[in-house]
Amino acid sequence: MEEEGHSSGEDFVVRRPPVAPMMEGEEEVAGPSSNKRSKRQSSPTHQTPSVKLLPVEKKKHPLAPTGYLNPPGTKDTEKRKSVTSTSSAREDDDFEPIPWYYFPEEEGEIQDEGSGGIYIRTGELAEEFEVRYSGGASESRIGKIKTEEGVDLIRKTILQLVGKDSPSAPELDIEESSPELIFTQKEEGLTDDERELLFTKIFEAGGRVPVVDKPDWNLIIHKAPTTGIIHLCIESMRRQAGGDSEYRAYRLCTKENCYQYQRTTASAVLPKCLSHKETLINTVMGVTPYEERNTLVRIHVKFLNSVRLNSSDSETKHETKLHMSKTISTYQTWKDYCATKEVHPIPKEISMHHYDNEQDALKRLALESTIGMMMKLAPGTMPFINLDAVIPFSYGMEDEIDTRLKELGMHLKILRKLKPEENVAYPFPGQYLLGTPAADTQKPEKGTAFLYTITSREMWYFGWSDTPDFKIRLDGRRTDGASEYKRITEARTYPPGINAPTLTCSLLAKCADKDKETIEAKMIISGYIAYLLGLRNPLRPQNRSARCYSTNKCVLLSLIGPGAWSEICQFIKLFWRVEPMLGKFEKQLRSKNRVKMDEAEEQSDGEDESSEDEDYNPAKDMHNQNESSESDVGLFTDAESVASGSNGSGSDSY
DNA sequence: CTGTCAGGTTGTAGATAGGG
DNA sequence: CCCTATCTACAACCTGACAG
Repeated sequence: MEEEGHSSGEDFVVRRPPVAPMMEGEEEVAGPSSNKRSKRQSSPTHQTPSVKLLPVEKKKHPLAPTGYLNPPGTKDTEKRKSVTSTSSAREDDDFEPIPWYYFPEEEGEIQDEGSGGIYIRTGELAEEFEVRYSGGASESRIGKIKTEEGVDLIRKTILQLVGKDSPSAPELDIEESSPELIFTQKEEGLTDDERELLFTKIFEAGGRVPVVDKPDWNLIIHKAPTTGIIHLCIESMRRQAGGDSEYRAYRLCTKENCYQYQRTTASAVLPKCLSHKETLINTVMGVTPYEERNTLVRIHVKFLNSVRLNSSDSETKHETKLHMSKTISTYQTWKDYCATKEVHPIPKEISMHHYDNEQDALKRLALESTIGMMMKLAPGTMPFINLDAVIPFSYGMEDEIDTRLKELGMHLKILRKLKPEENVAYPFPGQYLLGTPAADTQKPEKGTAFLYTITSREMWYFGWSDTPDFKIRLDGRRTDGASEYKRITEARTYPPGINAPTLTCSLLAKCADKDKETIEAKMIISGYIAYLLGLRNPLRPQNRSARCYSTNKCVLLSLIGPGAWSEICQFIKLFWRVEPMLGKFEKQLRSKNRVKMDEAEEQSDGEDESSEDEDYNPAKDMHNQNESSESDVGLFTDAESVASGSNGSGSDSY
């Protein structure tokens, strides 16, 4: 039309429409075809309020090929854009989060004296130590096609229309029919001709066919008013506040044999549901409230999303941001944070990483979350609010962790090894039992919980229990890190003379019931820090254990409050006889030592500057329960005369 | 001006995993 | 096997923009 219409353009854009008070009641409005169902207040409970059906097409586009509604060459169009505070935040590419840097509370009295930093391991990370965390939407979950009632009924309606439902109809009617049953039979979906027939039938019916057994749902052929693209849609009722209703068109997924209607975009010529868009993307994002200007607030999300084939980067990015804000709004910690604010915070990305592989995304999530945990632990002076609920620990990325911490001014390292005569107080409420005679006489007691560790020649795991004995702790039914470790390592084949690692449960302490989770969390983090520092199993004789991994997979951040770091340091001193520290890492220092450090990083492979002893070589470890009795004896009677709870009998079941 | 569309929000049930 | 916390999916609700 008139191309000079630009004059009219922006003048009116600004005009705000008078928000229609829908509930006023006059909404009977005779829309295109809304004559029936108009009584609103008359019917008692679930009356059919005033509704309006959507306009439908009476015939398909004349140029559309058989089985399709739009002419060949119809292009997907941009969604219509609208500008809101959220959308402008989303598009603000210059956004910078509040910087955060580690300034120790107590001025660096300790000069760099640490003997060793994070121990960087080389080689493949063994399966039993891999990052694990089930949070976030994953392929395993999303891949499952929902057998939601409506989808089945849509399917049934369509198959009936094209006369294909006779063989499978009985099954479909059975409420309990298993999903596999429904979705495995005759999976080819409709052919072009059948689809053409479907369209014809719908047009013959006036463009609208009711969905079987689903009142107020219709199958319609509808043209998107903005883009003009014609789609097969499900018209379903949307109840509005005040008892009014409206019908809304959801595009049906155009993948053969799929009848889902959620997450399909109206601007696509062939809209697809989440699982049928061509490209699946695992995304990890760091997110912060856009408006916050004083305190760094951060949360991480991981989710699976999908985009159409050949989506542009900017399109993908846009979709991802939209999905992030939807996802994050359901996170409890984010909601709680929002509740403390007068204006509802807008989530804004700090970082965004895409992966085609879920495990890679998980590694990224773990790395970012773990760094966030260290920031929360650090007794620094800059405020920081960490909204992550669960921290999946990062394993196998020691180098990256070290670098990232240093970028933040944090240097995790070993300050010193304790002298044998040095006494360390147990930092948690309750009683430390390891190595004391009392450890052997503990009985279950109401209101009392016990803390324990499970160790092997290459790992440790911390947990709590209601009972002080561990006879069935490793009976294989559970899915925790220690049980998985046992399962995986025992299934492996070893060279002659080497056996699967022996697991030993040791009673550590007891406490009041209410304290068990917080103490456990701090012990778990201690174990993780000890792993980063490359410490060895202190319950085994010198040189009879590797630099151990921690096999706890996650920790709840809510259990960690101020002061946790010093308790954790204290516990590491007690259990490992090593004092860790979070030193200040100065940038100047870094550049001073730049060359040296770069070299070190380059060939860091397994060299660790400070360690006296050779690295543990599992192949040389003759320890195993079956043949050498001495080793276990040695374990329990080593220099520190460690008593090991009542576990003796617990571990003889291999 | 009016009603529709779609993005943004909110609330809830069910699934899952990790604890014992 | 049971219990609990958490997250997802779903569905409903709210609202701004804009097409007609």
